[in-house]
Amino acid sequence: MKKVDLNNMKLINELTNIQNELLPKVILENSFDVNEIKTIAGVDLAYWDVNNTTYGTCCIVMIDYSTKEVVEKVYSYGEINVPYISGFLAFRELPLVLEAAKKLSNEPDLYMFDGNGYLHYRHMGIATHASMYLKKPTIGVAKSYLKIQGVDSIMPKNIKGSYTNIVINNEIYGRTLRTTENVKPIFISCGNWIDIETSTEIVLNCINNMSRLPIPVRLADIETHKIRKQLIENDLGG
DNA sequence: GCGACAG
DNA sequence: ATCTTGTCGC
Repeated sequence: MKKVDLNNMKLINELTNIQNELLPKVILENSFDVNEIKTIAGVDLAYWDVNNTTYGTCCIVMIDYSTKEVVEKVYSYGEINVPYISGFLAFRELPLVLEAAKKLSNEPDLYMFDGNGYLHYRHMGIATHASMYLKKPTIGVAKSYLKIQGVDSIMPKNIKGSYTNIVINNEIYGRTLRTTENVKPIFISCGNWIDIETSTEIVLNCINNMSRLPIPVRLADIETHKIRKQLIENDLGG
């Protein structure tokens, strides 16, 4: 018989309830004019361990949507006490994300996350969950597929921009999107206050020849590694 | 014991 | 996520 951790079960139930209660606040329609988007911020985290304690740093890189130039970079760091559990990533990463976001001198028009949004067991991936606090439109960008209810992802054609919808229960949860030819696709989904067509368009407009990931997320990813190295060298976060 | 599993 | 160099393929 399988062991059951009652404390953990209780926690999971509480977190699941929180996610279910937030769902009614999700709106998959644009709350803005696409032509008015000036800046987009990419969000990512990196982790490391010191004496059995896990530390993390969250970096947010904001770019100018038209020129793709970096406008501002901020970061936060600290102890991580919530374990990674598939389906509950937001509870682990949001504290540092919100702390970093507060440091931005100007709010971006939209946030892109390294992880899912609506493409989630309860439509509450980190991109969607974060929007509740950031109060801005968000998009989820995942590098690997989170299988839901046994539904597999269908490989899109090997042409930049082609995609297949991830349909579950007659509803589009997200898209498997080919952003670069001959490179495996990414999995995008609405975060909040945006539709899937617009999400796809914006992600594709942020692809350059350097990565299959949209520029904001890629730059945030690179930044987390840089900041982590700095923090470790300076004996901070330990 | 085995397979699943966003980051 | 993280540990890590070279190497197979186009």
